[in-house]
Amino acid sequence: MTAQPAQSTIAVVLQVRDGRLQALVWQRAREPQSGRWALPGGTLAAGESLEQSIRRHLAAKVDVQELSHLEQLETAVDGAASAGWQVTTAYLGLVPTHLDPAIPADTRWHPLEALPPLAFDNGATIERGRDRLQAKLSYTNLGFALAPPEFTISELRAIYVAALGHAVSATNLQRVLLRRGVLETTGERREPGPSGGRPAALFRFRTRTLAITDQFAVLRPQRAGE
Amino acid sequence: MTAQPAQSTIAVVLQVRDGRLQALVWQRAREPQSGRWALPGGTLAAGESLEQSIRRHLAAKVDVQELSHLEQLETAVDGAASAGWQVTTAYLGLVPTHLDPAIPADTRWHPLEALPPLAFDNGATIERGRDRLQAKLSYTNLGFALAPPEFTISELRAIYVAALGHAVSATNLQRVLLRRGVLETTGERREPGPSGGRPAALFRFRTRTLAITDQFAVLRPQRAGE
DNA sequence: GCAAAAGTGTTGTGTCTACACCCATGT
DNA sequence: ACATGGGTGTAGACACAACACTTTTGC
Repeated sequence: MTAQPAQSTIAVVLQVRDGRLQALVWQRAREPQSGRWALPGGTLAAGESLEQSIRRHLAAKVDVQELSHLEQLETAVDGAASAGWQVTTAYLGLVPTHLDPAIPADTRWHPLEALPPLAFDNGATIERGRDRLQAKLSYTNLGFALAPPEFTISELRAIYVAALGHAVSATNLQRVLLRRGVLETTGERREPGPSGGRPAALFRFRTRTLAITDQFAVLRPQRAGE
Repeated sequence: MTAQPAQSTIAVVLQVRDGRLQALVWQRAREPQSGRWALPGGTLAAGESLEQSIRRHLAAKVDVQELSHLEQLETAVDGAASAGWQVTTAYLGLVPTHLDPAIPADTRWHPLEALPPLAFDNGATIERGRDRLQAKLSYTNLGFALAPPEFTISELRAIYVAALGHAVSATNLQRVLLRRGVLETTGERREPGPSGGRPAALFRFRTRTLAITDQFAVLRPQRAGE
């Protein structure tokens, strides 16, 4: 047996900022890939789990408290990494809109439609993270991880539009999420702005942990099925 | 930096056998966990990808040609592994019903409802594999990976019943899969047995690579959406 | 003719989209 | 009064489950 590969973790951290879905990346100052932008992460330490590892590395970039959701994406061998033999496990992390983490000088938020030159396979990894987010917005309550604690339907709609990249009807968004029991009203309302308009009711997510709300129900068990 | 962990791959290989979903496991002859049953796999070699690695290790157990589908499940650090610091990436592999791979003496198929004592966390890994299979049977064409090249609806129904663990109506199975364009008829038919009955039409999967057939369509783009 | 197995017709239900309309506020 | 933004009523499209019924075979 030869030597072992280095094990590292990286994370695609996404947040809706300025009405666009953006990813947290930092600019490499040294070789390899000096000057290119990369996803935050680092090597695995003895005695820690993969999730502990990525949380520890992210702590250097964003306050870990501010991550509303974290899940594993995929693991791959870094083929032609000039840095040597490397196995990398990627995570998806989400930050809600009401937070604006303090980030180091080498780190930036970049809109997914306008990413700078990325190191390694990080571009593909970011796409996978976005795909996962978009899919789960449809059949889970994952919206809680992007939204603030309370919000109007209009605000929530803007978040969904940014994350999904296509128009979303406020009417239907409200109805789908209420019917499924994902949202509940707080009873309070937001006063209208200077230009008037009816006050908007405030809503919150009923639970802020991931739950499947739309059992892709086809071929579901029959009446008295086993 | 301390030493690196060992990187290994394992696979949950599933097949419908005797009307039940079964997993391929082998019995460990040595410590650690001597006598317990484990998922096939092994350590990563230099220069190979994770998928290449698990295919190479599986080749010792089943003919790799017989795997109709292979996808990554999850990566975890083997916490209290007496064998030392270890990172393990799990895969899900599927074998269609018409094949019966030759397997070594230490290896067995075991029905998922009656698994022997398993080593490490392999029990949880098998469950994750089954959950993934069951979910994807609902919203993808993954049935192709369990079914033979041609089959009657009754035969396909038996496979779905075994994999899903609940009753499935042949009528609705046929309609759902035809409506989605997952199945097509071959034009041929199967002659009835000695007890009579109408001859059954033969079907095949239109494509035998994974495709999503039921876009969890909620919140889909609007009419002229961006 | 009768049993067995396969397949179709048809009805009802629930979820979703679309769009018209009504409501509550500021100026 | 009217503009602005929020919310509801309602009709149509669609996919699905359930079940009755018809078709095609062997005996």
